[in-house]
Amino acid sequence: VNRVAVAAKPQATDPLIRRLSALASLSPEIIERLTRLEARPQTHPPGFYLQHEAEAACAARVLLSGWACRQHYLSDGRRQIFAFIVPGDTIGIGAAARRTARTDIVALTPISVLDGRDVEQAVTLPQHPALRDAIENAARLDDIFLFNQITRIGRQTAYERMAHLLLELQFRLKTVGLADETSMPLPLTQDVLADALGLSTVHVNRTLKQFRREELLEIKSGKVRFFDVEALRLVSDFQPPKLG
Amino acid sequence: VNRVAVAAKPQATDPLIRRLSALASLSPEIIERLTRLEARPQTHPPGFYLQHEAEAACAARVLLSGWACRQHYLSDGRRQIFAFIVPGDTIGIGAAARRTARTDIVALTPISVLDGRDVEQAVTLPQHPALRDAIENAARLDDIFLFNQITRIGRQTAYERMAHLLLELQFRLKTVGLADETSMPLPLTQDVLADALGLSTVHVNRTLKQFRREELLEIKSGKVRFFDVEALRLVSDFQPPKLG
DNA sequence: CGGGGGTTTGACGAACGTCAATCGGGGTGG
DNA sequence: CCACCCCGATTGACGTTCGTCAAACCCCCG
Repeated sequence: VNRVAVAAKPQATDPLIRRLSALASLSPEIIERLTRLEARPQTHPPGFYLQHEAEAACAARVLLSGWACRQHYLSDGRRQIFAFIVPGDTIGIGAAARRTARTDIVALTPISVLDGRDVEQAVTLPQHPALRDAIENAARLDDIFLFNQITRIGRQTAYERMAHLLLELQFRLKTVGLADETSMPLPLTQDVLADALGLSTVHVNRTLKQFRREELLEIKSGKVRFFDVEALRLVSDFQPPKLG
Repeated sequence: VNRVAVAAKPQATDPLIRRLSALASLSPEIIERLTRLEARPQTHPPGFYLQHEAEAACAARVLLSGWACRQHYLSDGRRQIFAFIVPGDTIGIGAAARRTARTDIVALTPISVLDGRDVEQAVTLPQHPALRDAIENAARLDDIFLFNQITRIGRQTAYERMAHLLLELQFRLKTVGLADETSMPLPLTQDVLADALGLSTVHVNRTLKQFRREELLEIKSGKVRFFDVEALRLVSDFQPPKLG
């Protein structure tokens, strides 16, 4: 496990630093600067809208804890979730800033977010090329996840979709130190999974039951336990995203 | 019909200029510059790969005529099309440049493409802010279309999906003067439509048959004739994308 | 006048959705 | 500490949408 020994007091910005470090080799100065960002994160309850699709893009933010998502409601109430936002993810920073407007962004759990304007501004400074690269690579990764989402929903079965999504989330959470090879948190209701995967709640439940029966994975009390990642990889055709 | 009277000789870059003009108010100098870009467009046959997802992003390009798409093959041969690329669209220019790597880009018809490096370079020049805006807005639109695609595939029926996609394409083609309220070109086989909409070819055929029977639209010899756009809008929940 | 790729159709089956009831577990108030 | 409660998970029965297979058809082109 790639667990970095942090100072005595756990830093709230740890997920952000982990993620950006994984995307580009940050200089100690930037890391120091990011660490000190820990200025009064705001907390919001589940269901809180960080951004409405009808309104202008919201201010830049960093998600420090909890989960959120981008989503859209059809006029008859059907919902489609486009992407999940997990700790360490940036919202509206860098090239992604203007692109990602025009979707709802909603908290799925209690969340804490940091004002991202400091990060946003630091990105533009010429003395931090690595930070710019990291943010740029983050945008690329987001794109890959979006394309993955389309392929899942368009061309994979419910069983394959579920495996693929869970492996993708495991990959993302491993980056920020929240998951390992055998387990990860998943604070989502089956409703939410259904709206992300283009399925009904009932069918999500049945799909998970099958994974349980086959002893490939298990979801219990907000945690996924992976019993056979390799088998999941095979059935889902998942491959870890590559940059460059 | 918003048909601009062009000079005696039709300009090959007309679709590009129309599209960018619709995205930002270009100065006459830029338009003049873009018009003169008409340097030996390259032509490619259907099936030609402009970019392989396994390789680095290809050089910047502008599609002048014909259709292409971004797509991905699963390891067992299933194909998902992410987005269509139509005349006037830019490939790998501006903020979209680094984002859109990692997908196959394939010609669906005979196409002609322009080297886009001149445009790409002009975008960065400070004396052309409108051009930068236009390219930026183009990226935003592409994002909206990507989100539309996810919603279609994830939460709409085959019937709704088809109507929604066709209206979206009509919207895009109207921008470049290739479509009007009652018809547009659609040089796609039902196979391709199926891979874009996450359906089987047979079901695409049946869906189109239903539209024909209901006298909402008709596809014949590469052209869509719209008989009742308003009805299509209602069933598909399509709304023209808004920037800002 | 044949091909040949794309379209159309029918018969059948599988995957997934809907409806409705039941279960379970974690939080809350007494 | 315990009973209650409520939201989410689970299950069964049934219906619909959509996929698959295979054949026939059509149109364009050589």
